[in-house]
Amino acid sequence: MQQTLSKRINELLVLAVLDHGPAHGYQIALSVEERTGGAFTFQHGTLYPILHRLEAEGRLRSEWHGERRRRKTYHLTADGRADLAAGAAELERQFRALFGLIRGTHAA
Amino acid sequence: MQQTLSKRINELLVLAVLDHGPAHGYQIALSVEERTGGAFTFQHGTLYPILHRLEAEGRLRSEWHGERRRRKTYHLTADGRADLAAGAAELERQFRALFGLIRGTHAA
DNA sequence: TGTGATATAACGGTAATCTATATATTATTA
DNA sequence: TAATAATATATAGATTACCGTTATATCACA
Repeated sequence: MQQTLSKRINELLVLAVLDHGPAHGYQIALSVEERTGGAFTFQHGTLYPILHRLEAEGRLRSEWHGERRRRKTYHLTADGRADLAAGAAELERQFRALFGLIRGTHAA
Repeated sequence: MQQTLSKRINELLVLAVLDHGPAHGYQIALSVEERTGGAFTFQHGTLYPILHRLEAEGRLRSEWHGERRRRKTYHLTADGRADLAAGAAELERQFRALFGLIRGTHAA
C-alpha cells in the first residue's frame, strides 16, 4: 500500500516545525497554523497519532517535562532531519509537475 | 468532515488533463503519468470512482463512443473549469505556505 | 466556582484509496 | 492459431487515515 500525499504532507509539517526547535504537541499545532498563515491546521485527533507514529519510527524523540502539568517535548532525530530534507525535495518535484500540468498549453 | 488534500489534488489532476481536451478514462491515467513525468499516477480503481463522482457533481460530462469497443469520453463543464481555476489558486497558496515553513529561518 | 485555555490520549465512525477481480475487445508475437 | 499483452471500464472488499468526540487533568481568570 502506497501512502497518500496528505499523510506525507502532514508528516512534513510536523518535521518542519520541529526543525525550528523542540516543541510539544499543542505548540506544534499552533506553530503550523501560525507559520502557514492558516493554510494548514491540525485537529488534535490527527496530530497526536502522527507524533506517536513518527516517534515509533525513530524520526522524533521525546521527553516528559513538568511535575504536575505534563508536557511531552518532541525533537528531531538525525533520521527525522534527513527525512524532512528528502521529503521536501520530493514534494517540490511533485508540485512542479502538478503546476506544470495545470499551467500547460491548452487545447483551443 | 473536511476533505483531504490528496482527494483535492487527485480531482485537480483529472480536471487539468481534461482542460487540454476531452479524453476517456484510460487516456486520462496515461496523460497524468506522462504530463507529470511520473510524479503522479492513478490506479484505475482510484480513477474511475473519481470520474463518476466528478460527473455526478456536474464538474464533468461524458458520452459513450464505439459500437463494440466501449469508450466513455469525458469533458469539462463550465463548473469544472471554474473549479479547476479556484482549486489551482488555493493549492498554490497552500504550497507557498508549506514551503515557506520548510525553508523558514532555522533555530541554531 | 465555573469557564476557557492549555495539554495529552484514544476510541469509533466515515471516507477515500488500493488491491484484486470481472468482463470484453484489439493487437502482437510465438 | 493460440497465447499474451494492451486497451477499456466497473465494482467489491480490505485497508488506512483523518476527524469528531470523549476522557482526563492543570492553570488562569473572573
